[in-house]
Amino acid sequence: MAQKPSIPKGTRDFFPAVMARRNYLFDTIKSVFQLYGYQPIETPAMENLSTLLGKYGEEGDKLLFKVLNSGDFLSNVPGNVLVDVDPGKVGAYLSEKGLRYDLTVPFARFVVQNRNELVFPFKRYQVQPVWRADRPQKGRYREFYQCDVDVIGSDSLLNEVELVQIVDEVYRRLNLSVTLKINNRKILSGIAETIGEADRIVDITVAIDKLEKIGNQKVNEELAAKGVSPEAIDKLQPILALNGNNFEKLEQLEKVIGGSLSGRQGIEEMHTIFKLLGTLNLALKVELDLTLARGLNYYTGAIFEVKANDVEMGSITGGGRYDDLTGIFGMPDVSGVGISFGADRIYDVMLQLNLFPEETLTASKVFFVNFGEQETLYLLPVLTLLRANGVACELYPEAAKMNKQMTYANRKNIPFVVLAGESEMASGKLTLKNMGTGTQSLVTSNELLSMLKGGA
RNA sequence: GUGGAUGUAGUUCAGUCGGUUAGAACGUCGGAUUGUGGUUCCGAAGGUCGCCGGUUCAAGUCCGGUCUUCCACCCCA
Repeated sequence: MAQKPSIPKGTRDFFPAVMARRNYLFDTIKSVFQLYGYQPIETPAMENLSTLLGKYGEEGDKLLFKVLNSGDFLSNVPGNVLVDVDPGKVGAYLSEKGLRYDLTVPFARFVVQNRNELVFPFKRYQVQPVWRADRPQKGRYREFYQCDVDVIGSDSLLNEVELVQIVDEVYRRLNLSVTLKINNRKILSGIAETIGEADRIVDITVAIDKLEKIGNQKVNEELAAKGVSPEAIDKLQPILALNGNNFEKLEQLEKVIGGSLSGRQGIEEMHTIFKLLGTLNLALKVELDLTLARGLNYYTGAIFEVKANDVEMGSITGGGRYDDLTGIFGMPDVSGVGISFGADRIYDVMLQLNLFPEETLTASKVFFVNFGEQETLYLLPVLTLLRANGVACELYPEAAKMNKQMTYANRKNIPFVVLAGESEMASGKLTLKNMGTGTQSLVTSNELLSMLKGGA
């Protein structure tokens, strides 16, 4: 018996109508990337696990999809490991490849591996799927597309500013109202140093990231539970209560963490970025948000996150500066910065807000009814003529009943139908029917072409 | 990984207290209409009730397990 077909959890099939919108999204994003001089690359779906492991933090490692070794995958496993099976240990012998978790780490690998052929600063974009073994839910898939833009080999904050411009341009073109939140890892380090908990930076950032969600009180409780001293939590309070515009926040911050070197650096960087952004007339709101932490381990400077203003959805774009991601692969002192647009979430948001333009889902512009062999011979040159002039058209492959053929044209939203049987052949003409209005007219093939070519 | 919901025709859903032959709408297919779709009318096909097991004279209905989808947490695009 045939089994019911299905696809893996968290993955999806895309229908033509959905693809029309997805492609609109991808094309919009790519065209902005190109406008700023970024060039496309692609990397493999699979990377060696050694490339991926340890780059995303403990949580990220758990979410990696691993690919079972081909052939006799047990042959590498030492006997003693198999006797006393520990899933964590056996895995290392069974699998040496994994599906990519993001596009940034493979990009760093790509840069190191191909450094001699690249021109630096190297500006690339990359639109490909990534996979995470997360539990699916709203706005969360196990296979989804990221649209990354990165520039590597330049420390200049002009790059950060350019990325913000790109974010602004993309969302302006998509007609989506968003807020860009921006923070800096150096400021977060400065905070941790100032309150004397320098080595607890991860716990602290994770906790304050939740400030908006669970409130000041609960954050303090969580910090205490993680072992942060009461004095340190006390020192943290003025920072959590910052207010005013971005420059005012920086000023207040300076007073609190100015004693820390990295704190000062972070504040200075942000000051420069905000100053440059101030000259650019952006449509989106940019706000300094100290609660923005971002779990990815490799960020070292500015970090970004974009949220839609009118829809409840996780971040739809995120990124930041990474000073030493290539260092892990043996190429130190090359700094990069990039952001990633989450296409699937943007799609969900736009669909909910009805922001996709009336799609031109039309596969063909003209449909030719098939009446039989003689008629087909009569029509094929007409189809060729139309196609040579860029008019998409199709002939039904069988001489099926009219009803069936017309229904087909109707369901596919084809705007024009050509009927040509005995009488049309006798007169050397074609009957053209407008499916919207229902009107018909008798035309020559050249008349047909000029009518359709003009976009009628 | 933790917690909560969910699953009946292609789709969206009914299905009473456990009771004999599981229904509707939409869709599909055929006909009314042998060269005219989208409207209308008539008719038909379509179900291992997610899967496995248990309780019972009897299970779509109750119980356990498992998988799927959805939601929240964690984390993230």
